[in-house]
Amino acid sequence: MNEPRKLEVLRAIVEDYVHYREPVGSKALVERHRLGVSSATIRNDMAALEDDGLIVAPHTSAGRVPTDKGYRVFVDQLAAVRPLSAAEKQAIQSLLEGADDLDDVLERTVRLLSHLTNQVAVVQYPQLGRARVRHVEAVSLAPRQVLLVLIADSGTVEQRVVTVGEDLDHDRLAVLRQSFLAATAGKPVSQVGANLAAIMDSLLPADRAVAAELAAGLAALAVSSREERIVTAGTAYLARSNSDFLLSISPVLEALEEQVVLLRLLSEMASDARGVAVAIGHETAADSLAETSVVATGYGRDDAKIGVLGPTRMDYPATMAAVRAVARYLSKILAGS
Amino acid sequence: MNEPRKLEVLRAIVEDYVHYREPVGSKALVERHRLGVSSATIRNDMAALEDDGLIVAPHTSAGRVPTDKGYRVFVDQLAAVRPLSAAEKQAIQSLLEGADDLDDVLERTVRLLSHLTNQVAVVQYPQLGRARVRHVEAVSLAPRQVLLVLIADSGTVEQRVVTVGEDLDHDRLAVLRQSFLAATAGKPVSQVGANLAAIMDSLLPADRAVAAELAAGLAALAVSSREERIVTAGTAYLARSNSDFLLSISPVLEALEEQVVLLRLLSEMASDARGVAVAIGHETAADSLAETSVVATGYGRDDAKIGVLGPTRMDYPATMAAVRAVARYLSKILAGS
DNA sequence: TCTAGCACTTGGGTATAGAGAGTGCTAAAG
DNA sequence: CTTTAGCACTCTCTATACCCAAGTGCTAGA
Repeated sequence: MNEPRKLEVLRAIVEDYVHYREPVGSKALVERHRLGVSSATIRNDMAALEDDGLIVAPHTSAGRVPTDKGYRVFVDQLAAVRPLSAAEKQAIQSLLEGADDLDDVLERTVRLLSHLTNQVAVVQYPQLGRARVRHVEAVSLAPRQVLLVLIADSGTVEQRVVTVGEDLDHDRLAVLRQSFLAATAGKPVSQVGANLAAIMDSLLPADRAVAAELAAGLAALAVSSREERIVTAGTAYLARSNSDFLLSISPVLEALEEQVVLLRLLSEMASDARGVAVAIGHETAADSLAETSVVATGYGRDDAKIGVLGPTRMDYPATMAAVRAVARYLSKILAGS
Repeated sequence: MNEPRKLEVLRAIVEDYVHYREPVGSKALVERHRLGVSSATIRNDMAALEDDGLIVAPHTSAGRVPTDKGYRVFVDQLAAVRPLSAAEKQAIQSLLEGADDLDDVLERTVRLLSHLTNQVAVVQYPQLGRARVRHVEAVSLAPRQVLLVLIADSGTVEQRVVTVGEDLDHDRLAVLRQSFLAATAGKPVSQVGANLAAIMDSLLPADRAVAAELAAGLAALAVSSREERIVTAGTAYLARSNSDFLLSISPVLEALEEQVVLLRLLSEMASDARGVAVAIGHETAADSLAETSVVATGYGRDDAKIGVLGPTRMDYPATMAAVRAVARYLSKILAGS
């Protein structure tokens, strides 16, 4: 058995299936690719590929379709990441310029990636973990309510309202705020809790109870909410690919909304040598995503993830290229601001 | 022609069509409802209703289906808003308690409404317009970059990074911040721009140029971004109702993502005497929403909108009840915090 | 090891017929 | 004038049969 040709056949099957969206047979294969052998030979190779579990036939007399494992081999051994066209690079650059806010940057980025790939794009908020505290604000909203704001040098702004156990006038709050700021400013966000705990003893005894409540709120801000959040765009593409494919999109939409499953998956994905990570079909380890693949990579200092989600039958080389390129531009923008 | 009975027939058609999801004929109608007349009589009434444009027959030998106009008459004249069950009220109350953040409240609310109605729920961020400024913060991020934060008493926090034309050290910024705060605190958010413009003359001449830049940024915050934003939940329900109905959900998903169309629609909808507004099918004046209806109402002081989006064939009485009830609880929660 | 040929399987498309549902119309009854 | 019963007609939907095209696996020979 000719091993290199066998893999070449697999590549041809994957490419044709992605392109024509229907099972591909031995005859069509020799017509569309210069394989230099007859269809009968291809049939032998295909039988071998099927034995290996890389392709399957939906029914006896249809062509073959790649399995998850088949896509995996394709992605690992056969796919060359296709460089982006100049027009695409231009589009990336022009769309990402002129964004101010972090929210705005991520919003534009995810839309861009979605349009570039014609698929659902997702981006995870940069994690606060490695960022440093730029500012801490505590604003009195009502006698017992305080709005806490934590601003990191990564540009993220976290806020939360906490209710405290005793009345707190403006002056007392200002004193506490100053102490908190001194204790945390310039230090890693991840250590906000520890740093605040360390200064408790230096406060007026009368203030310690309420200070502890506020400190707890700030510490919670440092680990919570937005870092565990995903922005999505292009869900409409799901419905479109669905029209010519039997993928029930309802569970996928649920997964996108719930975010929990997706966050776990993204955090588990590790980029390979080419700088992108791919989870194919069941590899996502989520029932709702059993028929979809995720192509993702990290960006920025914190290695937050950005990626694309689509049917397993997707154009992996192009998608991987787009994800990688967008992630690079995004990192550049964030570093520059 | 018996007018009251004609309307009764319309009601029966709408209810049966919503329930059984297929065109309803004269025979089925007399079997399922105690109309007291024969099917032939119903047929006459149905012919009249069709002349009025309230129902149509998909083909010669199928039952009738309500038109947008038919639903309109049903909603206006025939639908009694059904009170919620005790269990539902309980669910509302328990789910909305324990929320702290405004973001959190809206997030929970929209999920709740979606589950309650089995449809897509949308909620608009409370508008800053009528709110008052609680706090203004300006934080130096880099020599020429300033993070502006505007906190309203409605609980919303707006932030933006602006780049200014000259270096600005901490002390200069602190002075400006203090001036801005004094000029705007406690006054309506809508007048931030005017109030800041008024104090420009009182600043040091050297500071005026950069102050104007910051003031412009703050003024922009007061009118922009989040107030024009919608949070959605339950998009997966769209795909489900789609499975047994021919509604292309792709444009709808697009509209939900774009938000622009939806925001315009929501702002144009005015609640009727029963406290809810309904836009049916083409009444939405958006091609992408031609096959969907929106049931919405205002909440809170600012009359921001909350509502539900689903196929025109929806259970209007139940949906209207759920929207109204959730909006009331939401208003209560926001007023209390 | 590759190729050619062939029998076999099977899904999809088309034509046909029949059942079922529903309508509109007419004529008679209230 | 309204309601009812009856009936012919239309149309969709389903089932059936059938054939065709695509594709396979296998065997024998180059």
